[in-house]
Formats: sequence, C-alpha cells, structure tokens
Amino acid sequence: MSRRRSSARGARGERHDPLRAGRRQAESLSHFVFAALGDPTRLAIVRRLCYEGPLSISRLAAGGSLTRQAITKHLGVMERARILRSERRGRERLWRIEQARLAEARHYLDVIAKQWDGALGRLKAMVEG
Amino acid sequence: MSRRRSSARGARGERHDPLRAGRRQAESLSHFVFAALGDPTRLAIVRRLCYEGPLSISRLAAGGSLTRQAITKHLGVMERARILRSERRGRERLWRIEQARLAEARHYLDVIAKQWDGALGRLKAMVEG
DNA sequence: GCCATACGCAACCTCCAGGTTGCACAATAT
DNA sequence: ATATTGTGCAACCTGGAGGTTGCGTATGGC
Repeated sequence: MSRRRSSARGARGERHDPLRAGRRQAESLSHFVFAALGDPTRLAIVRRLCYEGPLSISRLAAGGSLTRQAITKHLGVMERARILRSERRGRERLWRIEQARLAEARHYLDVIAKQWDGALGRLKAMVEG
Repeated sequence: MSRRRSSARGARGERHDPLRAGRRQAESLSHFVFAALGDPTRLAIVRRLCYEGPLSISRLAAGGSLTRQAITKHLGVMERARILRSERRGRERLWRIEQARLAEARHYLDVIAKQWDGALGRLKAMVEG
C-alpha cells in the first residue's frame, strides 16, 4: 500500500495531495486492487486459488517457504482490497476469489487506455489544425 | 548478511519461491505493472498523462506537492515496468503511456477470471457427480 | 558569451510492508 | 479426556520504497 506522507514538518509547506489526487473514486476503486496484485506472493496466491479453487489458510501455506502467518497477512490485505472473500467452514477458513473485483480493475485499465487515445487524438488535431 | 542467521527457518533446503512461484512469465509480465499502478502517486501520473497527453518531468512536478526528483523516480519505476515510455525533445523529456502494456495487464486479469470460473466448475462437477 | 531552464546523479532519512516467533484458543479425531 | 489440527493475536525485526536536498551538466534563448 501507499507510503505515509512524509512527517508532519513537510519541508516545502504545502501538504497532502499527491499530484492533486483527483478522482478519489478511481483511486479507492483500483489503486488498492493493483497494490494488492503487485506483490509476487499475493499474485501467486491468487493464481493458486484460480487453479485449485477455494483453499484454506494452512493449505495455502503448506509446502511454500512462507509462514502461515505471512500468508494470513497477505490474505488480509487482499480481503481489504476485496479481491478475496473468506468463509468459515468448521474450524478452517476457505478463501475464494471475488471475481467481480478483478473485472472492475480490468475495466479501469480500459478506461485509461481509451482516455489516452482521446488525448493523442486531440493533440494531433491541434498540431495539424 | 541479511537473511536469517541462525533460526533454521528455511533449513529445508529450498530457498526462495513464494508459494512455488510458477508462471514466471505471468509474474514478470504483470506483477510489475500492478505494483507500479498500485502507488497512488503513480496512478495519478498515469491519469494525468491520459488526460493531458505527453508531458515533461517538470511539467508533471509543477504545482504538485512533490519534488521533481520524486516524480523522476516514479517515472523510472513505470518505465522499467514498461507502462511509460520517454522521448527526448530538445532539452526536455516527454513521457507517454505505453498503452499496449495496459492491455496486457487487462488481458491477464481476464485469464485469471476465466480460470477461476473453470476451477469452480470442476469443483461443482466433483461434488455433484 | 551568459543566464535560465530541464534534467541526471548520489547521499541521506524515515517509515511501513512483509516476514518471523511465540502463545492462546476453537474444533475435530481418537 | 487428550492430542491434533486450523486459526487468531501481538510483539518483534528489517530492507527497501518513497521522499528530500545539494550539486553538476546539457540545451535553448538573448
């Protein structure tokens, strides 16, 4: 996730707003998703869930080189980003993918790409016109 | 002298491999892209480039609360992830979006989603059959 | 030539994500 | 009842991401 804004005595005076943040909506929607997917371990987990279906924590941790706790933390992050969803099943907890969420992220990339095309189009028009 | 020194954690022999990494391809292709997009500042930059077209470093830094250097670093990260591409233009350097790269990431999410559906399908078949 | 602009490089600082360890607790198995 | 398995919780530790400052170097306009 994001780094905290540097200390309270931010040297240059102005505070907050990374590049005039804009579109909080888009941020809250996608930035967390991408951040979550940006970690190799997390991506691996997602991939495994995709191949093997819903799995429990210890199942995910078994075999790998990481502690169960480490896995648990990653699952937590992805749950908060709503990429995954958990469901208690007896004494274990099954994790599954929130597929719709991935679709959202996908769509966001679409929008970005389209806007980029638009920007280039306007630019070209200005130069030529 | 960084990793574990005595606690025989990874004494198992196999070093490395987060969740048996698998599909290095997919990782190298998308993990970096997602990581890059996961930072709010970076997402903001991408968004600006999308709206305003190609921009120079100092143009991007102007107005915002971050140093030019900070922006430069972010641009570097995204260049390495091949989300952006630069082009010298006189004494300045114009940055633009590598739109195809976003499409790749998008596609990757597609694949994941499809595989998930498949996994659920197989699971259901096993339970019912 | 001279000055301002647009960068690049490198050292340095801070903080938190990613990892570990240790222990307590709930749900099964036997 | 007891041992075992699957988790949850909390207190650590550490490297590197994200940021800053300072200075050196092209490039363009005058």
